[in-house]
Amino acid sequence: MLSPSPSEPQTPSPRRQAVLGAVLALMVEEGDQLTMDAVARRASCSKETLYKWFGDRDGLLTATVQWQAAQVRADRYDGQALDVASLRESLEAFAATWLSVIASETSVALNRIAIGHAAARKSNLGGIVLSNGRFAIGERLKPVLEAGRAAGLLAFEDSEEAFRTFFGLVGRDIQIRLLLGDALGLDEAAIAGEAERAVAQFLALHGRAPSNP
Amino acid sequence: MLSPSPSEPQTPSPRRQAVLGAVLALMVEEGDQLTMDAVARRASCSKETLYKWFGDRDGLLTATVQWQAAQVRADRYDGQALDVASLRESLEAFAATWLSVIASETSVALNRIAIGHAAARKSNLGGIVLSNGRFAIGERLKPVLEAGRAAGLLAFEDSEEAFRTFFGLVGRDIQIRLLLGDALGLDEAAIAGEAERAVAQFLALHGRAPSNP
DNA sequence: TAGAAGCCGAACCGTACGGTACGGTACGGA
DNA sequence: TCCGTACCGTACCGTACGGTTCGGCTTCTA
Repeated sequence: MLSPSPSEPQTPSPRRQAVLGAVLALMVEEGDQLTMDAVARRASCSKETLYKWFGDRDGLLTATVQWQAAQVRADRYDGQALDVASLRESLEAFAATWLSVIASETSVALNRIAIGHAAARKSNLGGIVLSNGRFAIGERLKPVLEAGRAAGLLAFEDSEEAFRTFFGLVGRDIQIRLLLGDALGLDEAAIAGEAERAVAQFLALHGRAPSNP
Repeated sequence: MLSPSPSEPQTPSPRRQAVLGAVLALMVEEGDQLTMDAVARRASCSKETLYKWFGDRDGLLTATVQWQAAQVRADRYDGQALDVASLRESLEAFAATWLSVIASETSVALNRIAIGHAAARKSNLGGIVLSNGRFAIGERLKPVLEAGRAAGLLAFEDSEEAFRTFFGLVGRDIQIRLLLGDALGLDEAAIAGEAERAVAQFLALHGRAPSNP
C-alpha cells in the first residue's frame, strides 16, 4: 500500500471547482502535457491565480485528482445481502459501476497521468489514485463479501484475497488495454454482460448456495 | 486491437543493441523524462549518431520497445497436455512467467512509457506493447487451452474469452498497482503461489477433470 | 469617494531539452 | 600516403513551458 487515504480537503469553492473541471477536461484531451497556460486559458483565469491557489503544477494536478476521486465514491451498497439473489445483484451492481468507472475517459486519463508521475517518482498521484480507486473499492466491497459469508452464502478465508479475485475477474485485461490506447468500445450492455459473467464466475469459486454445497 | 504485430526489424547491430540497452536502463531509472543527452552520455555515443540511426526521440523509444519486446517472447510451450497434471503444470509455468515479466522493472517502465505515449496520442508504443504483451501471450496460451479442451480436460466455448479469464485470475490487481507505484514485493515464491492459486481457480471454472465432471 | 483586496490578461524570465552543426579522430581501402 | 566514412564530443540554436511580475479592472467596505 502506498499512502493512507489522504486527508480530505473540504470541497473547493465553486470557482475552484470550475478550474479543476477545466484541468480534468484538458487531462482527457491532452494527457499529461497540459500546460499551465492552457489551463489558465480554458478556465479564464490568470496563471497568477493558479499559482496562488495551488502552489505549483503538481499541486494543481494533485488537487484535481483528489477532487475527481471524491466525486466517484458517492454511492454505497449496504451489504445486507440476505439471499443469494440479492447478493448476486449487489455484486453485479458493484462490478458494473466499477467497470464503467475504469472505462470512462476521465479515469483513463487520470490513471495515465498518475502512472506517469509514478514513473518520474514525482509527487504521489499514484498513491492517491490507488487509495481512491483500487483500495477504496476494496474497502467498500469487503463488507458485502463478509455479509455474504456470514449469511452462509460465500466461502473464503481472507476477504482481501477474495476481493482481489473478484477484481481480477471483473477487470481482466480491460484496464491495461484502455491505458495502452486500445479502443475496445465498452457500452452499457457490454458492461452489464461482463459484470454478470464475472459475478457468476466469482460465485462458482466462492459461492455456497444450494447449487454449490 | 490496435496494431497487427509490427513487421519485425531484424536484430540490430551489437553497437545499436548497446545503445538500446542504455535507453532501457534509463527508462527504468528515469521514466519517460530520459533525455537524448542522457542517452548519448550513457551509451558513449554522440547525439548526432542517435538521430542518424533512429530519426528522432520517438524513433529511439520505439526501437527500444520493439527490441525489448522481442527479448521477452523467447520460450514456447508446446501444449500437448495429455493429462490434467501436465496441463496444470503448463498453465502454472505460463502464469509464473507472465507474472515475473509484468513484475519486472523493465516491464513496468516500458508499460508506463507506452501509456504516457498513448495519452499524448503520439506514435504507437501502446499498440506495440500490447501486441507483444497481452496479445502475444494470448496467442501462445490459446493452443494450450485448446489442446486441453481437445483432451477433454477443459470446457469453454471461446478460447479468447477463456484466456481473458485466465489473464484476470493471474494478474488481478498486480499490474495496475505496480504501474501506479505500489511496491508490492513479489518474490519468486510469491509468484509461484499466485500462479498456483490462479490455475487452481481457472481449473475450477473451466476444468473437466474427474473431480469436476 | 477613497482605499484595499482579488483577480484577469499579458508580458517577461530562466531553463531544459529536442534537434543541428562542426571540429577532431580512428580506420579501411586505393 | 591520401581520401572517404563513421563516429565521438561539444557547442550551439530555437522553442516550449514553469513560474514571476505588473498594470489595470471590478467589487467590497467605510
